[in-house]
Amino acid sequence: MNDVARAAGVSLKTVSNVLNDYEFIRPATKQKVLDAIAELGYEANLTARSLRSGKTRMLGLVLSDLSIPYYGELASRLMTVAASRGYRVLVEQSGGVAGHELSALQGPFRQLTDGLLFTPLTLDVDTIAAHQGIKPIVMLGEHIADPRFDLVTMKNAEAAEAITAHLLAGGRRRIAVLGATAGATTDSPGLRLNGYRKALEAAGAEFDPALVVQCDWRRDGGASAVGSLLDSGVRFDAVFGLNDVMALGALHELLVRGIRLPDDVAVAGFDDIDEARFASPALTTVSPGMEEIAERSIKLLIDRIEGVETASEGLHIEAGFELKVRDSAP
Amino acid sequence: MNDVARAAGVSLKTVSNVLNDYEFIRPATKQKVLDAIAELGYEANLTARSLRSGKTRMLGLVLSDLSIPYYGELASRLMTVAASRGYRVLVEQSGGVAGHELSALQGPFRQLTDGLLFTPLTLDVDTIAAHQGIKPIVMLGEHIADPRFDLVTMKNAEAAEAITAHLLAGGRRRIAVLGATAGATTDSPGLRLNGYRKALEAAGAEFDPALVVQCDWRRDGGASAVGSLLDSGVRFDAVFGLNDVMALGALHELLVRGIRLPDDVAVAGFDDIDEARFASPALTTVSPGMEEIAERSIKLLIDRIEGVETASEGLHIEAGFELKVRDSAP
DNA sequence: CGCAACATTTACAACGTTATAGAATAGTGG
DNA sequence: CCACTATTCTATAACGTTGTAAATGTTGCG
Repeated sequence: MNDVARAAGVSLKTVSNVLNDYEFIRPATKQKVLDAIAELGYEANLTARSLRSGKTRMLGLVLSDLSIPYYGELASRLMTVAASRGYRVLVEQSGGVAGHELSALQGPFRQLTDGLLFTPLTLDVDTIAAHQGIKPIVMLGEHIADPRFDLVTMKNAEAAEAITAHLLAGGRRRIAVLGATAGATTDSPGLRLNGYRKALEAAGAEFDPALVVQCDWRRDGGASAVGSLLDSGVRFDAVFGLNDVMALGALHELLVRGIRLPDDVAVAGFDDIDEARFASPALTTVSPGMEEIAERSIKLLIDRIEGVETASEGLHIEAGFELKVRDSAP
Repeated sequence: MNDVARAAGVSLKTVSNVLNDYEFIRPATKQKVLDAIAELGYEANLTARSLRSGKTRMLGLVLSDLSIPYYGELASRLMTVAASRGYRVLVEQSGGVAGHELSALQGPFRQLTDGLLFTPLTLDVDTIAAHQGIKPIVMLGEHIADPRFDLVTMKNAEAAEAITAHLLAGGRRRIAVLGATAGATTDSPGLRLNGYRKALEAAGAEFDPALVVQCDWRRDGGASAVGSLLDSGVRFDAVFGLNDVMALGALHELLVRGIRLPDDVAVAGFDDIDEARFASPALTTVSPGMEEIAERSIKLLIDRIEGVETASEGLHIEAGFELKVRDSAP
C-alpha cells in the first residue's frame, strides 16, 4: 500500500480511503490511486485488514460431516449465497461429537469467523447458551427451539404430516417409521414423528409403537432397521424414513429381500437429496426448501453481524416445503 | 497477551516464547506463564499471528461443487487429515467455470491459504503455470500431468482396465461407455477410456465408437445418455459409467425402461461413492483409494509449505485402487 | 479581501503477534 | 574470584491495515 501511495503521490491513508469508498475524495485523486493500484497489481492484505477491523468476513458452518449428502448440498448452497454477499464459509465437521461441537463454539475456529451457522447434534441448548460467546450464532436444523437463539429450520412436523397423509391417502395403514429417537419432541426426529402421529390421528388410523424403529441416521441404519423389522415379523405396508438416506437404505434392503415396491411396501423419505430422484424406484420424499433455508440463514446471520438485525429475541424462521411424489409411493 | 505477561510477571516476549515452545525457558517460568494463561482464559489471536508470521495455517481446496458426492467425501476426508496436522481447509467452489478457477488461483482466496489443493476442470496447465504464484499447489485429479506440478491422483487407466476386464470376464462383449470427452487423453475421462480400450484389446474384443457416449458427468447426464443409446437402437450388454453418479443415473434409466439388471445389461461405475453400495442392484465399481489420496496429498502439500519437501520437479503420486464387485455386474 | 464552512488529505497511533538483537543471569574452568 | 560461555529473558521494531483527529485546500459570501 505504501508503494501505491508513493506511485500515486498521495498518502497511505488516501489509498486506504479509496479502497474503502470513502465519500470525500476528489475524482482525480481517486483515479490516480486506482491507476497506481492497477499498475502495481496491488491487492489489499486481508489478514492485516482483519487484525485492524476485527472482522474476517468469514462465516463458520458447523455440521457433522460433509460426506452426508444433505450437508454437502447445504454447504454448497450456503457458500454460494454467502459469496454473493462478500463472505466466505469455513466448515468445521463435528462428527456429531459433543467435544468437537463445543470446541467449534469456543475454540480458535470461532476467532476465525464473524458468526456461526450451527447445527448442534449433541449439545443441549443450555450448554450452548453458556458458551455462545459474543458473536452472532444462527441455529440450523431443529434441535434448538429457544428464544435465546436465532433459528432457521424447515417445517418438520407439517412436512412429515403431509407425507404421512399422502401414504394414508394411498391406502397404506401400517406405516413403519425409521430413525425415531427416544424422548425429545423438539428435535427433528421428534417433530417429524409428531407430524406422522398427527396425520394418523386425522385419518383415524391406529398408532402402533412397534412400527417406530430407532436407528442411525445413515444408509446402513435404515437398511438394518427395516431388516430387523422384517425379521421380527411385524407387518407393515409402508416405510417412512425420517431422512432420505435411511429411506434409501431401507429401499435397497427391501428390494434385496424380494419385496415389490411400491406394491407390497411403499417407501417415503425426507430431504429430497439429489439422489432420491434417481433411486429405483424413484423415492417419494419431501423437499425442505433448502434454497430458502440457505438464503434466509445467511441473510439473517450477516444482518446480525453487520448490526442490521437487532431484535433482542431470537428470530425463528421456517422455510416452506414441497411434497415430491415419485414411484416409491405414488 | 499483555495481561498474561503482567500476571505472570514476565515480558510479553516470554509469553510468546512459551506459546511457541521456545527451547530456552526455565520450567518454573514456563509454569508461571501457563498458570496465568489458564487463569485469564487467554487465547492467542490468530489473525495477529498470521499477519506477523505470514502463515494462516489454512489450506485452500478448489473443486467444482461440494454437492457432488465424490467431492463431498473428498473434502470431508481432507479436512479430517488436515486437522490432524493442525491445519484447516477452506473450500472454494469453482462450478467448473474457468473464471472462478482463475480467481481461486490468484484472488484473495489465495492470500487466505498457505497452499492449494487444486482440482482444475477447465484451466489448462500453461494458464495455471502462468498464474500459480509463489505458494505451493498440489493438483488433485487427472487433468494435469506436468513436471511443473505436484500431483496426487488415482490409477485411472489401470482401474478402468480392471473393471472393463471384469465385465469382459463376465461374458460381456458390447460395453457402452458413458461420459467420454472429445480429444484429451490425459484427463480422467481420457485415461479411463484408454484403460477401457486396453482391456478390450487384451481380450480380443472389438472397439466400437458407437458405444462411446459423451455426456455431463452427472446423474441426469448418465440417465439421458443411456436413454439415447437405447433409442438409437445400438445394442449393448454392459454399461461402464466413467463415474458412479453417471452409472447410477444410467442404472435408474435402464430399470425404468424395464431392462433387467444384470441379466440384460450389466452396469459398472467408477469412484465407489457411499451410495454405490446401496443402489438396487448394488453398483459394481472401483474404489480409487480416497483415503490414501487424502492422506498423501495433505502430507505433500504441508511438506511443501513447511519446506520439508524440496524436490524441484513435481512429484506424481498414484494411489492404489480396489475393484468392488457387486450385483449390478457380478 | 477576509473568513466561515465545508471538502479533501494527512500524520500518527493502534490492532496483537513474532523476529532481532542485545541485556541479564547462571554456570564453568582456571 | 574472575573471565568467559551458555542459558534465559526483554526492549524495540516490525507485519499492513484503518480510526482519530488535526492539517490543509477550496468555495462562497458579505
